[in-house]
Amino acid sequence: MVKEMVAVMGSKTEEFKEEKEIFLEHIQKSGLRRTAQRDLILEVFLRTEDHLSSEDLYWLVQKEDPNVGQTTVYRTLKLLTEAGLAREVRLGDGRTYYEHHFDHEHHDHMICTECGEVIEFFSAEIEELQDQMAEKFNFKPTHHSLRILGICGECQKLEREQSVASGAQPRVRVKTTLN
Amino acid sequence: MVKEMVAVMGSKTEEFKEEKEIFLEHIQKSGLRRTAQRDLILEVFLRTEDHLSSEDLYWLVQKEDPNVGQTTVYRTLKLLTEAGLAREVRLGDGRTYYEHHFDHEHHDHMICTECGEVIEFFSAEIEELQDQMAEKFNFKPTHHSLRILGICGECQKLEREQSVASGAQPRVRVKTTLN
DNA sequence: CCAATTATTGAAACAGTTTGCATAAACAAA
DNA sequence: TTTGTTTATGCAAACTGTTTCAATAATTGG
Ligand SMILES: [Mn+2]
Ligand SMILES: [Mn+2]
Ligand SMILES: [Zn+2]
Ligand SMILES: [Zn+2]
Repeated sequence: MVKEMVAVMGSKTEEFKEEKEIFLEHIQKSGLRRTAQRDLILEVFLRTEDHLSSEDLYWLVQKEDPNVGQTTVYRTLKLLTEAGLAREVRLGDGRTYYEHHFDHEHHDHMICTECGEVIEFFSAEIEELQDQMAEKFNFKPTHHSLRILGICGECQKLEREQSVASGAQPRVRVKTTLN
Repeated sequence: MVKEMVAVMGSKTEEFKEEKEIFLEHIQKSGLRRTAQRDLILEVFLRTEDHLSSEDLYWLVQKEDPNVGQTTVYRTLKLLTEAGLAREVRLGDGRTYYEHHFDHEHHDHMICTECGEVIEFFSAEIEELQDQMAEKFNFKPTHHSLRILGICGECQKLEREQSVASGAQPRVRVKTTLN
């Protein structure tokens, strides 16, 4: 019984071994300290394959340890970004989201302004053309951010149905004031 | 003398005739009213060919009429955007900039993270590829936002000089954490 | 001119994020 | 271990850009 628990916890700790090593290394290299809350936040982040706001992550972490504060989550997400484990993503609603960076290919996003769905895509051709453009202006690009806003397939379908039946009633509109 | 003044003021009012008509039309169509502050804000906006934050514009307007409030500038910029005269631009520092939209071609931006310089560019190929990408995902694009962050030619030059001479001292770094 | 409607204003509210500070936890030296 | 030094934490308060509120002012149409 105890053995099983140990086994479970063991597997839990095994799971993202590489990422955790990277984090530890970054922690040490920066003269910081390993703490329970940092470990937990990293753990929860790693097993959530999604675009998470600091608050999203905060609530997930809360469920497992109600003593972790918002500020710590903010601070830890910054650390994870520095360590190369997380990447900041702006989807256009004013908050900052984070996604996995380690072992994840670069990509850009399409965002549905009706339902908020996020589609990830990558185009080597676009990337190439961006570099060409930069070169033309003697500009040395470090990174970029490409967002395509519009209506996802699902929402297009619903739109069609609704416009036929009742007097077109728009659904929950996602706030995309844009950032 | 008076004639001259009238002439000057006349030319001033002639200057952006088309834009002003569009604005008036929008005002009327929306059941709003033409006011001195709206006229002034539009005027100042139109003669400033730049990426202006609401606050930037506020200060410019202040110089000509100290009785215009920030709030009015915010609201008027929103009106201008609705009317198709202005376009919102996020350069990545958390604030919203506005640029001329009427009679101005669509373009995207390169932003120097050293000095903040903004380079406008347009690539029909990139636009085309974006549409193809969207189509592939059955996504109906309405607009997009492409930013290339990096170092402008001028800053690259300075970097080179400095790294040769003194112990590389970075210049004013523009805050581009955000958005 | 009056009454009703609508706009403007500065101040206060707001959201997301950051900072200051007192306390707690890490960790290395003894 | 115990101790001492340094860092992390969580809370509250500060901050930034923007929006809302409530009172005042301006405009309109009778
Ligand atoms: Mn993503
Ligand atoms: Mn521009
Ligand atoms: Zn959708
Ligand atoms: Zn530069």
